[in-house]
Amino acid sequence: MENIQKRIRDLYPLSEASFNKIAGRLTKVELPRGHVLFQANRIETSIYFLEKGIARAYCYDAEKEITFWFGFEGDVIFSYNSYVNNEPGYENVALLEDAVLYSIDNTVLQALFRSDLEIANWGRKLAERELIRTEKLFISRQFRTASERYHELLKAHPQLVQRVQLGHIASYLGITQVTLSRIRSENN
Amino acid sequence: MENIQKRIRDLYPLSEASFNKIAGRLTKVELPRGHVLFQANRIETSIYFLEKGIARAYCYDAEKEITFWFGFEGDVIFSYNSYVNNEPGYENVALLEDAVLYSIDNTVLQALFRSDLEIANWGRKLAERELIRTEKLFISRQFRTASERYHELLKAHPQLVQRVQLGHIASYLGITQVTLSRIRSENN
DNA sequence: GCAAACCTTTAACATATGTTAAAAAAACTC
DNA sequence: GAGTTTTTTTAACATATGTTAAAGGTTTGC
Repeated sequence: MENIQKRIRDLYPLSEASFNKIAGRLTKVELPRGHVLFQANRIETSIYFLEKGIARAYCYDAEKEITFWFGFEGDVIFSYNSYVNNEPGYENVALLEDAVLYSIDNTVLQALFRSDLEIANWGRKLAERELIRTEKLFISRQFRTASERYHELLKAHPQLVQRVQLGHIASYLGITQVTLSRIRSENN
Repeated sequence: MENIQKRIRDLYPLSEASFNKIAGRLTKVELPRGHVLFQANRIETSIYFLEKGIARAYCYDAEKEITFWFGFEGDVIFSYNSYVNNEPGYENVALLEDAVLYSIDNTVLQALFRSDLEIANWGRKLAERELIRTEKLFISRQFRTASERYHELLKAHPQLVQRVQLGHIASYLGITQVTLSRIRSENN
């Protein structure tokens, strides 16, 4: 819990009172590997803070499944379209390891946004941080080859390859598993 | 001006008082085609609302220039990294047509965020809207072929091809101009 | 209105990545 | 721990996109 609390406060400075309005509504959840947190085409009503474990967001197009996000300890897990527009999301999110999470109800959080200036700014920062992260990813995608992106990913998350199967990593990189295998075998 | 005012209010409901705090700090700017609004590696201090014209965001990697955003009438133009983190941005933004814009100083806006609940939530919505847009773009990138993305773009912005040169559109789609030419010649 | 600069298309060839399938390796299961 | 399932690698071939270069088209500016 302390870890998550620190993460929450690091995002935007909150007074004790405002912080407690959020912290008081967090519920601890322990869920097993494989559990599906969010499903596509549903309006999701919770937001999760991931304390332990790895999560993966993916969606389908025809038969093809594509992973487009990995969540690690400290990350916030939400279905953007449910969270922002109260509309069904397009992503599935599943746990790749047994996980410890803290959840908060989206309705509760939205009410806090409307009533508390500090929390509204905290929510602003949350969206802004995700925005920067997503844009960086998008730009890296245009500039780098698959091989470069793989090595970037290895550097940023060295434990990823130990903990996540390569098929998921390949689809996250926008390549097939076969291509990833080739990349891995070439240099070292 | 009315157009931009409507856009601002559509994002998040603002009382007359809060709205005027923003509107009162907007400055009209008319700038010619080719004008560079933002430059990479600089901290940009303004945000622009585009009333008329088209803008393009691009960045460089080695020699390669890549367009990753087009802005149209009604869009907000900002350098995410300057706006959010007060750090140098990685993008250039230039006008592709003579343009009419309204600018507001980022420092002013940030102060309003910290002091006005409605404006803080307005800022939250601004970031959230961009986040959804960026994520959709990112996912479309993974699922669609270059040809599909070109036709999607044509459908979403039919005037784009008349108004923007194809080299920019090609780099926006993540392909070379030669490939775009091939795509354009094949179907019709 | 002509020349220069810029933009777009086309062609020929090179390369990276995809597809399919099979073999090898690793991870589960009872 | 032997057998089953899942994951990863390797191979052979197919395809989309990149690269370079040249030829047409447009636009711009004097």
